[in-house]
Amino acid sequence: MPPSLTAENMPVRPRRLVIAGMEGCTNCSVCEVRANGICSALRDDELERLARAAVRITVPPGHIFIEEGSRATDFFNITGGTVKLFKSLPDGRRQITGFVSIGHFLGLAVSDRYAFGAEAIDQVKLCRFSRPKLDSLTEEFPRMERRLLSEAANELVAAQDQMLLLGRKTARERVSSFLYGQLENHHGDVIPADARISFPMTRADIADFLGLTVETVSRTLSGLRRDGLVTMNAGHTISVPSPARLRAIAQGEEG
Amino acid sequence: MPPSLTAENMPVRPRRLVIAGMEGCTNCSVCEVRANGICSALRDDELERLARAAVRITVPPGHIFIEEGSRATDFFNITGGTVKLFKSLPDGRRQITGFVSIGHFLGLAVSDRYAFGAEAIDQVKLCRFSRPKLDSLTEEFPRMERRLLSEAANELVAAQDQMLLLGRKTARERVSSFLYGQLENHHGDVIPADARISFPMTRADIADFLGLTVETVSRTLSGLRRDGLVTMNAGHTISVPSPARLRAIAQGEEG
DNA sequence: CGTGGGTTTGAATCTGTTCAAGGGAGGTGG
DNA sequence: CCACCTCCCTTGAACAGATTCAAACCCACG
Repeated sequence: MPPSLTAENMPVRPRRLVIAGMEGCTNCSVCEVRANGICSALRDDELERLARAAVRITVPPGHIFIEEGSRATDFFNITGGTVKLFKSLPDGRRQITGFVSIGHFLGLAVSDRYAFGAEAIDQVKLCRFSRPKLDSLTEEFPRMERRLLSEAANELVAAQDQMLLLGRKTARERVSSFLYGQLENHHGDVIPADARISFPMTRADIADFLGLTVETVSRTLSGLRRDGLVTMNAGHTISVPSPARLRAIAQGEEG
Repeated sequence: MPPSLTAENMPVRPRRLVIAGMEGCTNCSVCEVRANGICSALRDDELERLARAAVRITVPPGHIFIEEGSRATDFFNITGGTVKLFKSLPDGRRQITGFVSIGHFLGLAVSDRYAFGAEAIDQVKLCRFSRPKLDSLTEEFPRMERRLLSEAANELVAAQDQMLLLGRKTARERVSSFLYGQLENHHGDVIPADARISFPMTRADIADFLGLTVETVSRTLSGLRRDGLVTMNAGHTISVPSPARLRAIAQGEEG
């Protein structure tokens, strides 16, 4: 029942970590994520201290910048692009546990090793902190710790939703959930009729996120299109005439 | 592919919240979970303040003490028994997102409503805090906040493991993972050969946790027994001759 | 001793996977 | 500019693992 090795999810274990474009510290107070990252918990003067602890890096598409099981030396804050987080089995089966983008904090680890991998989907920019440095920062700024806790709580809720999806939803419900989730990311809670989504991930990524195969994702999308629930445009762009109907399917309220 | 309505997971939406045995505050410093709950983050004198904020309650088996989607007014710390956390779909399909027991903290919510339900499996004892009270406590004791963060990080790791299980593992791997997880709970990281597990949950609970049906769980357990990987004793007790082999299967290292 | 919840087992069915093949977009080099 | 290659996506047909439906079993309990 679970998909095994296909061309897509072979244990490619690709190109190793390449940190390109190390730009050194920039000024955090003009940072793109000033408003929504962990940094939003800090005042301007505190930010200055933060800046000294941070290193900005750029990661090209397809490159893994956190290797599953490697030493958890750093924390990251995403300032641009989209990252996929994943876990794998020895034979190459892979589960994407989440897609994260701007403002997202990354690197919570329970042991001294990362329990997951992280790969850039498109061009990704991030802010890196060493673990000891972040520790001393949270020591100093309890508000930051509070911010981290609320971020963790958010992720936990998302993880529980995803467990429901993976354990109990049909292919159609899964794909609808994914699409609706993308809608929520772009627009907020209020999604206009005939909204458009544009996402950078491939069918294979979506499949690994939804616990399906590429073929099933493709077929299911075709089905949704046949039923007039989505229309597909060029380049990973999809229109949703009636987000409400899509949500109903995603939540298992209709066949 | 996902199981739909069977006798087991019908939308029973059963007996409402009953808080039995309200015992009032006891002394936290002699509490059973003093060593492993959130309280472990506090000194004795701080505990005293905590005690005044806490109410101890007892919940009988089968009773839901957190209703999915209800107002998130309280936090709980489990001091005895086992609780199942779950999420449901409107037609009654259910996913158990975790089994939690002594020392576990419960009630992190991102909005003002619980995103999950909680039901007592056996006789459960817990310590209840009102949200505003806990907020003022964390304000006062940053170490407690840190403790909460580390607990959340732990849960996040567990959730990611579970996503891998639900999305990509076979029935045999899932059941083995569950059993091995139970072994880890009872013994620590070092599991003796021929270890025994005794758990309170039914096959239906296990099925809802693993994203399977009762029948598949039962059949799979029989298969493991046939292969000499487990032997079953009376009353939800199972022996595991070779935990290492079980782990290998759980991690997808063999057929 | 009958009743009911939980568990096991069997047979048929079905959803999603596997295997196979073709189409289309983008990039490279002749 | 076009041939060619690669990667991604789509579609079809056969297959398989898990579900569904059905029945029987076991055990605790009144």
